[in-house]
Formats: sequence, structure tokens, C-alpha cells
Amino acid sequence: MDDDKVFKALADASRRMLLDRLCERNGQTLGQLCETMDMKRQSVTQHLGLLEQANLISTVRRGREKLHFINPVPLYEVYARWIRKFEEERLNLLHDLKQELERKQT
Amino acid sequence: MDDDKVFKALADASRRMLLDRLCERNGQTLGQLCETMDMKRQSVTQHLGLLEQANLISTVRRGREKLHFINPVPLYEVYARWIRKFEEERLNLLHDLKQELERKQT
DNA sequence: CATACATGCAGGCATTTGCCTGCATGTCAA
DNA sequence: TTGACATGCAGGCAAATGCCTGCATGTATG
Repeated sequence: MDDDKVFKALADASRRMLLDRLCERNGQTLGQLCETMDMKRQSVTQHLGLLEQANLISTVRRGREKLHFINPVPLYEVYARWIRKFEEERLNLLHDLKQELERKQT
Repeated sequence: MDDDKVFKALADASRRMLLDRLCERNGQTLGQLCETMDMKRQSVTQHLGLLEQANLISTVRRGREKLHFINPVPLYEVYARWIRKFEEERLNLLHDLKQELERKQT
């Protein structure tokens, strides 16, 4: 997985909205997704392109249409790499803070 | 929580590296963090500023030094809002895909 | 075939981003 | 107090980003 592409893809509100739309109803076409997005079709295409490069969505052509499907795997990997890790450290944080504050002040 | 600030803060490799450094050793000063970052101090300051605005780190002044501590809460909220949600949908995705493909092709 | 429809591709442009340099402020220690 | 150290703040600049317009390609349907 390319961490950077995933995070950069998620860093835009329009792209997160597209993921939400696909979560509500998976497998939508570009045209369908455009209906709920307040921008031109070509801009939506660019956003979907970044999401696809980050492997957050997969596409299937059906005739002249292109269907878009969410791929949750990169999100899970982000969780495993970045979130669960910090969760494990959570209990140590207050201890670290207390220790550090006391280190040079006593 | 401000979703957008958190995602934008995480969208930069340098800022993710800073979080990693703080995960290894919490409560470091700006100067300490600069030692492992290949850029000027002022740039590191900017990155830390964005992380702090996203509430991903908290700071404490100790004399002329400024200590930086990770705050894992926004990460957990990202997980709850964006990752766990899609995880729950995970099992439905293949079903949706199959259904959509069959919808107009039969 | 001819037309309409769904999408692809290229280029322009204003804004944001990330890094820099230069200087100012605040704090410790002799 | 004075000099050294840690950080804060402002402005410049090249690159990346996000949105647009215009046109090209491919596909279904009469």
C-alpha cells in the first residue's frame, strides 16, 4: 500500500464525500456521482482518479458506463499502521507527560 | 473534531514522520524533533502547527522550550467515523458488485 | 449509418502548500 | 546585565492542487 496516496486521497472533502456516496450505494456510474457533487464532471473524474490510484475504489466498465466500487482494504491498513499503533500507546501518554514535566522542574 | 484538518494534517509525509518520532519518544522539544528532520527549523514549526491545529499533538511550555505530545483522540475518531464504518460494509461489497453486474447484463 | 449519450484527455488559471531567508522575542546562566 | 540558546513571526517563491473550458473517443439505439 502507498500510505501517501491514501492519505492524500482522503485529505479532500469532495473525495471523502464521494466515498460516502459509494458507501450509501455502491457501484455508481460517473454520471450518477456527478448528480450529487457541486462541480463539473471533469473535476469529479479527477477526484475519482486519485481515489482509484490510492486503491480506495475499483472500477468496472459496463458498455459506455463506468461503475465505481469502494475497496476498504487500504482503509484497514491505515488503521493497522497508524491508528491501532497509537491506541496501544494511549495509556502511556499521561505517564510520559507527567514524567517529562517532573524531569527538570524538581 | 474537524475531519478536514485531521486528514490534511495526515496527508504529508513529514508530518506523519513527526508523529512517528513522538510515538517513539513522547514530549520532545522543537529542537529535538528538528534533528531528525531534513529541513529547516521554521518548516518543522509549520508542520507542528498544523498538527496542533488538528489537535493531533498538544504542547507544553517549559521555560524557553516547547514540549510536544501526541493526542490519539482525533485518530480514534477518524477510525470510528471513516474506517470502522467501511469495515462494516465490507462483507456487502462483493454482493453489491455481483448484483450490479448482473442487473443489466441478463 | 446517424444521433445522442457516457466518458476520456489536454491545457489554462487562481489558490494553496511547503520550504526557504531574515529578523524579533523570550529565557537561562555566568 | 550580557551573551547564548530556543522559539516565534513575516514575506518570498516554486511546485502542487482543484476547478474550469474545449474537444476527442467510444458505445448504445433508431
